[in-house]
Amino acid sequence: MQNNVNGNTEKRILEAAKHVFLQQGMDGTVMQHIADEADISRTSLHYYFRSKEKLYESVLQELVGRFIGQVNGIMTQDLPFPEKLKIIVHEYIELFKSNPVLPNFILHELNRNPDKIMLLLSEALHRDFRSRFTEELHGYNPDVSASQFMMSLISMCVFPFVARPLVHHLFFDGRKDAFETFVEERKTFVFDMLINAITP
Amino acid sequence: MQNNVNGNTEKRILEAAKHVFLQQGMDGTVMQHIADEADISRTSLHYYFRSKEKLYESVLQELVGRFIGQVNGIMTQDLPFPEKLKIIVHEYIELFKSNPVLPNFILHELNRNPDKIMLLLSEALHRDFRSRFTEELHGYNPDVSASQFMMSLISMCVFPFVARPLVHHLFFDGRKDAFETFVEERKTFVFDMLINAITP
DNA sequence: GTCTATATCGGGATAGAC
DNA sequence: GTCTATCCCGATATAGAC
Repeated sequence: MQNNVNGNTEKRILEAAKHVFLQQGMDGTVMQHIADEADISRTSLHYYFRSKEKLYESVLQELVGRFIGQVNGIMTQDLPFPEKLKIIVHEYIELFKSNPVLPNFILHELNRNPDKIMLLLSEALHRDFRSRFTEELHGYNPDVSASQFMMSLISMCVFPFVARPLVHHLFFDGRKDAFETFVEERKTFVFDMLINAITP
Repeated sequence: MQNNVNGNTEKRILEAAKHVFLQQGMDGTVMQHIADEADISRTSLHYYFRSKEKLYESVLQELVGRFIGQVNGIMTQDLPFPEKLKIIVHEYIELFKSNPVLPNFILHELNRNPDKIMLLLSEALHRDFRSRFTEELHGYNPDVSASQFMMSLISMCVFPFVARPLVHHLFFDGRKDAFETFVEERKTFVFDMLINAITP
């Protein structure tokens, strides 16, 4: 690629890095791979981002930040509890549908370096979200454990994506489109389960 | 360590390797670390297992094999469906309680190399398990999607373990014992949700 | 800003002594 | 069987030319 007149090389690098890091993780990624993908020489990476670690940090910040942002957007809508629940499930699954490897990346990072991620999460997440959710849940049915309930919600939405190959092979023998319809049906299935769980 | 008279060095290496690989994954692991943990020189590893890859293979085989074995044992008991469900959930969670990092490891490997893992899974899993489970489920309630139901069962049991730091921080601010009781309560919570889902 | 050349380091693997 | 010494390679990182 010729000399960079417009200043978008940095952006291109970040895009490439995001892509590779998402797929390979920090340990599995080699800088050359990112360089190739950004159509740039390997050393030039170090011109823009002094080290691999620094580059990784940038990507991490952006990804987690964006993720948190979207989750917050979903969680803080003002509606009757069941409607809200429906939207949360729906939007959650949509989010993962359009960012297939993101949950895996965050999960991996969460275990590699829990404190760092949880710091990002805590800073970004609305302080009072949990108590508000708990309050609304208990307004609807006070006998349900909020943490168990939330955990179930998250689990059922996220896990099929982080274990996608399992779903593919176990249920559909690798048929491509089957996963799409499975995920689509999942929205109502999960919602129904949750409603059942809190309806006395 | 002195010369090995009894032949348990290999075993010790496997133990150490299992431990390190489980924590760090294939990419994150360095051979020196395993050598240290086995109290042996780094080069001796190569005497027993020609390469890192080979050593990893051995560990992987054993771990996944053992895992499959236990899951199979749980799944193939002969009981009325609801009782069976209760036992499956209970045993599943117990399995993860005593092997905290195992699910993470398998999940990671599943995404790193889906075909290899799924091959191991397919070989080991009873061919007719799914159809049998589906049959029994539909005997109890024919209107429930078997794949959605199974996915929910697995998700709710496994996910809290693979996202353990999230659970810790989000719900308990890192209190150590809280996770234990959470997991204990989870057995009945998940079971109740599943029963609710299939009771017309 | 981007390249080529090079330094440095770390980890996997092998040879050979004991 | 286990060690020490060494080889080799690949990846990060830097210096300096253009």
